[in-house]
Amino acid sequence: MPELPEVETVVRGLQRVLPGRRILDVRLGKTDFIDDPAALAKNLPGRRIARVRRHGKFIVVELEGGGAGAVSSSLLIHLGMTGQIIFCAPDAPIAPHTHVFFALDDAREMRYTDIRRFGQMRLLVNGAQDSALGALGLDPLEATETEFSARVGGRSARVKALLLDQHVLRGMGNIYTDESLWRARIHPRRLGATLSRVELHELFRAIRQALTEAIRLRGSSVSDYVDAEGMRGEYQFRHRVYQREGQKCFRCKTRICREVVAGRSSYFCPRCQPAPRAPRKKFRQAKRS
DNA sequence: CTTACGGCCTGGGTGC
DNA sequence: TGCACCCAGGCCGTAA
Repeated sequence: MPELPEVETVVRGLQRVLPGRRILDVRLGKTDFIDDPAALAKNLPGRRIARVRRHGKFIVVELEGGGAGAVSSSLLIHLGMTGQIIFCAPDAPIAPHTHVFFALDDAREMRYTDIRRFGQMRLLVNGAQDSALGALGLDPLEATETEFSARVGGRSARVKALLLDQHVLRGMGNIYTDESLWRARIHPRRLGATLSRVELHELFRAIRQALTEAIRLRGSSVSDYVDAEGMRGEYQFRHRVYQREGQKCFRCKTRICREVVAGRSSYFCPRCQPAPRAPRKKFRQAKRS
């Protein structure tokens, strides 16, 4: 499941091949995950790709303008859980769940496959950029510690929910949230506002370290994630808690626990990451005395 | 406004 | 062999 490090890895791969290429043709399969399929087919053919960048978990393919040279529109791609971008010859066999084909002027085809179709594709024209991407929060690798502490420490929601909230920080998903909280020794059910200055500092550092290390290892391939070159990542071998329920904590040997927090499976060490004092009243009372 | 939660989308994996 | 069920990430509606 592509989160910031995986998307960053894919984008770096795309940056090596896409800038300067012209899109000759677009063919569509299933389009229920595309905002306006007709707009893609109508506007993309003939356009040249200026550059590729990442915005949170979005891949932004910026297209050259109609002639003025200014970037006027962008193709936004979100990989969801199972989205993949692959390059191949136009006559190469079509992998199952391939839904978009971009014919390029280097005699290759860029294809988008997505088993679950939880991904998203959208063409942003002119000023639309800001409204669509502007609502997202800070990039965890660009934010300062002060900004981060204000965003997370000033909220009363669970820290797990805050880190997953793309309007707070853009790019974190379940894996890197859990890995960061373990590194910082913070329980996922802790509330943002109860975190001490030191804890916020540790969490900020932990997030940066986890993401940076994961990018260096080209992301985590937990299911079928591969980058734009078809390579698997290697950060899954460095996971300390994610999907390690019942296995020993790398720090203290305590068994890793799994609990649903903020609607997501959350993995943590019950000893390194002590639970907050007063758990939710509801659950307290629900427990038979 | 903020937060919590359930439901929805889809299909591969699991377990009976 | 089949099949019900769970789960994943993001988003949206609803309720407190």
